[in-house]
Amino acid sequence: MGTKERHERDRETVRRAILDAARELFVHEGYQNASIRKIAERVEYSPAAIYGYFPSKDDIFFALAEEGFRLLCGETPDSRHLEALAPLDRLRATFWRFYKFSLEQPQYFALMFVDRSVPRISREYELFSFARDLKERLVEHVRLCAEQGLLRADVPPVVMVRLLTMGLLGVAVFRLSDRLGSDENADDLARDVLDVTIAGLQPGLPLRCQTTPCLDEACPDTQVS
Amino acid sequence: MGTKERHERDRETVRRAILDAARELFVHEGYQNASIRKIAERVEYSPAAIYGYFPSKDDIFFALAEEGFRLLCGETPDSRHLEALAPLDRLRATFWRFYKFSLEQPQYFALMFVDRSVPRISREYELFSFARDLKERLVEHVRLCAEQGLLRADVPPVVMVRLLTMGLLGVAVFRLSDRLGSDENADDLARDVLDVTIAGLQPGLPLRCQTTPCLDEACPDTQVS
DNA sequence: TTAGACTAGTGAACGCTGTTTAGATTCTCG
DNA sequence: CGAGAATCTAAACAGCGTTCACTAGTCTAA
Repeated sequence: MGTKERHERDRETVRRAILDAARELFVHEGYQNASIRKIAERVEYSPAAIYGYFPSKDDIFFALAEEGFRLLCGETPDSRHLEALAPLDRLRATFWRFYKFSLEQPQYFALMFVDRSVPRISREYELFSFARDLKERLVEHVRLCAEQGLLRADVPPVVMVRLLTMGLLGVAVFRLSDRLGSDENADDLARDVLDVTIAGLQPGLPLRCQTTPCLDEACPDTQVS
Repeated sequence: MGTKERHERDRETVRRAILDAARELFVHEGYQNASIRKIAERVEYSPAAIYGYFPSKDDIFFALAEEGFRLLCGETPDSRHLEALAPLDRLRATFWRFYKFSLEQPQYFALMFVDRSVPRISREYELFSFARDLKERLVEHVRLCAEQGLLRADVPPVVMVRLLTMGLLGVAVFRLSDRLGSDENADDLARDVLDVTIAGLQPGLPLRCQTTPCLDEACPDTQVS
């Protein structure tokens, strides 16, 4: 009586094939140009059949986004060495991996962190437990660094994580959207962002070199958190 | 014999109306959902008529993007006060304006700095003289700060400008794509990015606190430029 | 003044999109 | 075997950017 099991296995196989076809199209032609019809053609089904496996095109790419987080967070050969590093170097390496991911899996990266063309992503972003896990692991590590006096104590760990993320996200976005000058190198820029941000997070420095009083809107006061 | 002039005036009026309608739709519904048909309906023309004024939908938004740069670079009540500020505060205020622009004109901002849905934007990005001007003005100002000993001398001014841009761009993108947690505040984050990056650009600090040797890929060497 | 050229604008179409629906086919189980 | 569920398809719907043949109007020159 393995018919039910076989059935589920078959379904999973087709589902897998759809996701694979979608990913390939997505990687090579971008989200917008990867149409349901093209995906259906690749798996040799009718377009309507896809809707028996995924309720909408969005959901196909939500499934792919989850895979993306698995790719980003998952174990790699490097992740062993990571734990052997000194705290700050480990922090640096982790964020470097985040940036590298934007190079190696640009389409996944765009979907996970940039794209606004999937309207529901904001509504369902918190559903990605992977995203939360990733963030919380980073925050914990930063907290550790701060407690050991390697990072400033007057900025909450979660903010420090965000600061590093934002800088690298900016570089990745600028590179992905092809707006870098021909004389500029994204990798170098990303390294400098890491260096300068970590340097700015060293303990002991005054957070702002304010030499003149603050203008109303143009120049808001520093958040002392 | 003012017929030709009247003609051109009429054409300009219609062109203006198309751009206004496009901008409104663009702001309220986003680039993707602002269709030629909707724009045409607003200006009470047929969709085909639009193509008598703009060769494609892209070109409509290129025209809007140029307006965007004009908005960002143009004179404002504040820009007078700006020149009276101390160099570093002025730098801070200028970048703060960049970030504020992403709040006040999110659609313009997305088109100018983020969107990949207009394929030709990368090819024609250098055509925006406004973008180049803006960048060069900033670089010049940073160079001045560095010469006065207010910023580090071992990082090229153009890189420092990019570092500040990247951080704020990251915050703006993350906010625009609605991926901030409900407990996070984009404005505070942007301020912290400015503070920490400028702090990291202070002269005298070692650029990297390297405590263990560098891993091959996971942790590249600092660019000493 | 009238014929011809030029122009702006239109309606209809082309080929594409995501999605829905009705029907046929196939498979499972009592 | 026959009922019913599952599964897939063809066709259609409503939308998209864009093109094309055509009309109506204006301006120019004989």
